[in-house]
Amino acid sequence: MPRPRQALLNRERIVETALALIDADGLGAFSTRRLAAALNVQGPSLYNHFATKDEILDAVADSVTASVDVGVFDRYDWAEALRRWARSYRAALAVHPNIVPYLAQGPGRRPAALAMADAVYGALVRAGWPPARATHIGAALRYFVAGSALGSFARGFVEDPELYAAHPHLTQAHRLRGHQRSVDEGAFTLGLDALLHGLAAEYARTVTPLERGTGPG
Amino acid sequence: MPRPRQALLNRERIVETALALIDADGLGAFSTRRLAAALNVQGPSLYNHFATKDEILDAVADSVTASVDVGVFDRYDWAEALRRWARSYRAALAVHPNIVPYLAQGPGRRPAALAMADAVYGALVRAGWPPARATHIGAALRYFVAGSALGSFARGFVEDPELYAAHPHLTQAHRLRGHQRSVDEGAFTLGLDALLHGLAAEYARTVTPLERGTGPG
DNA sequence: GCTCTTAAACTAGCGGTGTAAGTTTTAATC
DNA sequence: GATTAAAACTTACACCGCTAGTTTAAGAGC
Repeated sequence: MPRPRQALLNRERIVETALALIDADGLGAFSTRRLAAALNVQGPSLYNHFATKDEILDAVADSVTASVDVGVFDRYDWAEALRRWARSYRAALAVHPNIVPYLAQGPGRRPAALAMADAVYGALVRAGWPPARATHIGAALRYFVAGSALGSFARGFVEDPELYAAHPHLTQAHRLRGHQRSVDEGAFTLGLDALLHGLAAEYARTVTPLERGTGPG
Repeated sequence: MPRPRQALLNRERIVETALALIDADGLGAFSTRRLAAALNVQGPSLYNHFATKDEILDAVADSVTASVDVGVFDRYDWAEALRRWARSYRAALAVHPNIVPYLAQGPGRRPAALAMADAVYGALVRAGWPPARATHIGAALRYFVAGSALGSFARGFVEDPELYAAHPHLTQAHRLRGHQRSVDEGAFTLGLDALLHGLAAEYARTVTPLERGTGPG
């Protein structure tokens, strides 16, 4: 087939289909040839729109990041904004867990990821946190969110009671998978509350009223 | 070459060499043929000792997990033990960051990972935490440690000042890579302190003195 | 309207991947 | 000493990311 009258591909369609494939079959099973087949096209045609496979994955990762609500930093004080951002971030990743290992490598050159980093860091500095501390806080929360989305804790345990026979405290571990949602959600809420509790204590201790900003916006 | 008088391979040598290769060149560049070449052997010979590539990676991941100190749960109260375990865990992963994405998928059937889960959970229950809560705490800390080791936060930012020109708060982001160690360490310490601070508060609030265990051991 | 350039599909092919199958020879066991 | 199992091998398959070169349609400039 030569160049068709109507272009068969565009970046948006490629990214959408790639995300659907990754969601369905995982990063390991994702290949340019399978992606092309899903788009009714031959493999190399994708390279008219993206230079490399990684560039496709970058676009997929950024489309996921773009669904995180960073507007919270304009509407809430730093602590409440952090809480809502973390929940929104995790929710976005939880819908597409298979792309998380790729996405968690860092913002790189992905625009939505950079915009998010800018919003988080800006809000913390505006609230009076010292710049180095703001960096640490953003990083610590990203660690926690990425870790929580990376692998479901509960799903990491095989559903095979015999496996745990040798471990006196894991006799019920095989049932974790069945309660995956509540285990993961409970652990995330616990950790987020604890983190924010600790941060609030440090804020009260180290950021003087004069340094505290003028609120959101 | 037929069967040699002295076996060229054994599981230990394979795992050691695989870890060295992964450390040096990353998971993406790791292949059975490259591993075999490093062992002066043809690719398929590995399959006399491991059934699949994943089985090799499992063994590599478990050898890293095995270097985490879980003895702390016998020597310290739950909070101090958690702190030391988290530091030991992160230190073990930080030496071999390239295997972390694989390892972070969960314990699966890897013995050292299961032993670690058993030790953490057992110590928390012994200290009086309700079983469900103990699961959440273990999971939350694993989220944090795995996230912190998965990708260096600082390394995720490209060293290209122009990239950040459009983001008002990221004008110094290109310098993060240069302070990678202190940024990552600072963020980890901040997060760990905050998490443990929050957990101690909940312990004081919800675990009655009667429920509290008899200490370590 | 003709020409030129670019775009978007194609086919063919390179060097690499995991791993299955079958072969050969040695070591270990009865 | 015969049998069996182990541990290397070679060959081969189907797939991978990607490059190169080809074909034709679409769009721009005169």
